[in-house]
Amino acid sequence: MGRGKIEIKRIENSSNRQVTYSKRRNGIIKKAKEITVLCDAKVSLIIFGSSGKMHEYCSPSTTMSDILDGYQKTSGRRLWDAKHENLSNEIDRIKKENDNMQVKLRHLKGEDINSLNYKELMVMEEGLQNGLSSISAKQSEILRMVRKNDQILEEEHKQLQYALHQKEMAAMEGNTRVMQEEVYHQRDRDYEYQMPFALRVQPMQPNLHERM
Amino acid sequence: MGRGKIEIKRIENSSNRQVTYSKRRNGIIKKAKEITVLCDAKVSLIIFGSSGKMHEYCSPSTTMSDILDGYQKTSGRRLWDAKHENLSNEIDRIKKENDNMQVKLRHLKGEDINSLNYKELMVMEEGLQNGLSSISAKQSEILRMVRKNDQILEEEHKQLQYALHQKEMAAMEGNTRVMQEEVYHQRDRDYEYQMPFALRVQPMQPNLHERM
DNA sequence: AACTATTGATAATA
DNA sequence: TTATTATCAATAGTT
Repeated sequence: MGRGKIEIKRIENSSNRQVTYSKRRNGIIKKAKEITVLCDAKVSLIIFGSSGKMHEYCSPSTTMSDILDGYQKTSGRRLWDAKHENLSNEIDRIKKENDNMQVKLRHLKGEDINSLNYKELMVMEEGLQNGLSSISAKQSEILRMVRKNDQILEEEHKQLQYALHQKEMAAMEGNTRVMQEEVYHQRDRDYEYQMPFALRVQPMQPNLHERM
Repeated sequence: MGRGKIEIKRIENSSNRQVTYSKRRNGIIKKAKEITVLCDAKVSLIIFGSSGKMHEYCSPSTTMSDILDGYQKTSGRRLWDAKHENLSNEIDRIKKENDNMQVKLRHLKGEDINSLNYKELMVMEEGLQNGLSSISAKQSEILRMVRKNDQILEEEHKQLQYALHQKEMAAMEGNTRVMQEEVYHQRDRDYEYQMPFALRVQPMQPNLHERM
């Protein structure tokens, strides 16, 4: 079908090959469209040229996925199951890891330990002891910090009381000294409400409370 | 290209349609083969006729999977990723679970506990205490069993010694009694080697040793 | 399934 | 690349 018949073998001339590819590609796609319309066929056609460029056709009444699904069902061949297998294997692997850890966790909780031998029990006991002492140490540390903070607060409290006292004394200068003691004590109880916010005592570790 | 041109629209006559389908299908497949050879192209062609029967062609230098892989890469479209996505999600889910458990395990070992607050530390301490007491109990139980087994063995041992003694006495009947004591003592040291296997003392719990 | 008159596709050419 | 066109190939209608 052209100016002289050609043998069906690779066209060595690169540009001829490219031209022929382009023409024939269009021809095939046209034919695919035609058979789709004429005969109610469903066609999936993917062509990669030697340059790597892709062209495709898929019957408008369907999708690639549908056709490929049908292909798999009909041919029994597997198109993408290899990838599935990889993922499935990964899942299995992780699930196993998971199970092992769950068993370990249960063991550490003292559950299902009948299957363990004496040696394993010893190892676990040691681990638990270590964990326990670490945690106890941490708790002690927190307690220490709390106490220290308490001390500092108390100290500051005292200093504030003293400062307040001094100020009151100054304010009272010249006034009768009769009620002084009573006023001082009253203000002592709720001095926070009468101080500017910026001067109030703040905990050294603001989020220590959360940790309690 | 035939005895009169035809409009490209569905062929209503069913048998005509079937014949045309068959002819054109072969035509397309032939063209696909030709472009493959002539132009180094890679073609994937799947055709479903209205009867549901499938025909396919794939360039011999490659596979359907390869071409479809390329299709996905080039087109950016997803053919079977929906199925993959489920598996990937599953993997992510399990991995997260995994991570959580690893953190828990590390915490139980007393590692990375700086992020825990006092309450959490308390809960963990309680858990560890429970685990520890369970394990200690188990160890005690095993020890008890071992001791009991020991006792039983000793008991049986004594009985065997006694039985052996009696037998020797019977065998010695009529013999001089001068060496009797010495023989008895010698046999006592390695009596196992001289007894039929079936009569030897077996531990009550055969796999107790493994547990040690 | 063949046949064949025609149309359609395309190789060579520009 | 695109257009042209002489040829060949595909196939519609027929047998």
